[in-house]
Amino acid sequence: MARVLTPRAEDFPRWYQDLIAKAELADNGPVRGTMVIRPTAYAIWERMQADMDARIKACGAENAYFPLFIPESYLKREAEHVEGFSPELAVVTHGGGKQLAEPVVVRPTSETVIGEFMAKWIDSYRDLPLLLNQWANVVRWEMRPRVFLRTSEFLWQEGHTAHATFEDAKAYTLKIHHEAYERHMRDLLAIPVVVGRKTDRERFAGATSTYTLEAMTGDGKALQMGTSHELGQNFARAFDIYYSAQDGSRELAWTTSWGTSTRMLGGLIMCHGDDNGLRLPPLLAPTQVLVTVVKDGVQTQARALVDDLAAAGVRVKLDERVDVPFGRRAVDAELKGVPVRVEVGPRDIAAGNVTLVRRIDGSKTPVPLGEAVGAMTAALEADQKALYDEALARREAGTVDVKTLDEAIEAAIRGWARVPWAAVGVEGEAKANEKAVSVRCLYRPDGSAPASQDEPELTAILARSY
RNA sequence: CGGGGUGUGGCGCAGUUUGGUAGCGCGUCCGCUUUGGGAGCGGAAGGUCGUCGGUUCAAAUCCGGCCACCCCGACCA
Repeated sequence: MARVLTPRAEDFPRWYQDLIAKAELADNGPVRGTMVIRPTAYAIWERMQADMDARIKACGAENAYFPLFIPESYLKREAEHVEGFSPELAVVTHGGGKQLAEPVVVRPTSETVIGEFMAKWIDSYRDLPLLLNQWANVVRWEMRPRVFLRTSEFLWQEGHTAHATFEDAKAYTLKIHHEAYERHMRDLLAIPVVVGRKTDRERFAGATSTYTLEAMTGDGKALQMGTSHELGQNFARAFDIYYSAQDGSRELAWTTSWGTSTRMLGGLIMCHGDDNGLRLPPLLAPTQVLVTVVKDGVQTQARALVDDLAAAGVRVKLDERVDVPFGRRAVDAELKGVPVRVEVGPRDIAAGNVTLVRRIDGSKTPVPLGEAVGAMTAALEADQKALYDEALARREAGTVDVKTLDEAIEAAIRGWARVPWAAVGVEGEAKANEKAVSVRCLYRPDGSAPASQDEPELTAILARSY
């Protein structure tokens, strides 16, 4: 078999780029750091969006849309926020052929504009909680772009909420984090994530607490798949988000924000991809089953199978391009990660069979025509779980328990290090950073996210990251 | 910002040392034969060699300026 991609073990970043090109997922845009998301990848993103959108709505948030352009002065109202984002802002200085009186920034995130409108819309405790979400593009000028993982412009959802109390804000942040994000990643993307708290050093600019979901990539690095933030009263204070409490007092609201982006596409590739291409979890895959007509003469049977699968609720497509060499079609389907392929050829039909080919392990199984639909749906269900189990096993195998900072830094060359946070600390974190290793997150003995990095008995995950 | 490197058809590259008017692989298009794991043969299209200037009878090649991109470091998440 011809080599289609650079093997992962030989050069992982090269493999990633090869895969994106060969599977027709994306192209680089004309401006450095920008990307074109091609139909194959966009279809996956649309399915991610649909699932995430439903989960967010189930948590009570409503969709809205805020402007792309933000007055520069808004950013400056929250000191830490502007300091964090200044280096990566795209600023528009001219419009309509004239220099603008006040430059506008292209949103890097929307806490500020949304804060302005929250202040306008919130009068009373009866207006709380205010739960908003928007699907949008954002721009953060990047020095080291990588398609999907880190681009100057990307697509995401950003949720912004306001609450009457700290407890409410915190509870909602964690609700989104677990019920929307973690379940989306686990149940749809089949990616196991470690949930925890970011250290103060890694915290979002302007937040009081940042929570993260970290996935392990195929080369043992860490990838932040999503984050949620408690913003305390920082933005409420900066934007005058006050409400009248039940007792008549005037109180500052507590706000949160949370986001997941097209970076998840990169995570998906790096987590599930193999040397033959992408492997899509069946629940996520835009096409779950591809029926391949091997040779002329069996189209009728193939089309009947397609109809049966569609009737059974399977997202199915038919490939009857018998003028294209079989191997090319098989390789294309593999590159794009179609979970199940069915080969329908004269030999199969003569034997009363079709051949079921599973992307997850490449296995080929003859299946009697009459049992085909059941066999496919069973394979789809099994492979969704198998993909998750495989990713979890790989992550555990790639994670080492250590006791000291030096051991952790050493272990992070190959994978993740699980180490007592007490053995690292703020100084150790700085030292690790010098070696390109970062503290990915902190969690308690019971796995929950701590309220502060100063809690005792916390575990830290140290790794290199994308 | 510091150090190093590279700019040649869509993509990947050779050619530059020693100037002589551009080539290979992949891809694309046409034809025939193929088609159960990226097919074979034949034919074709496609490049002001990053850019500006200089030297020369003649510049992808030599000289100078500029630009872009890549890698390492710094910075950032």
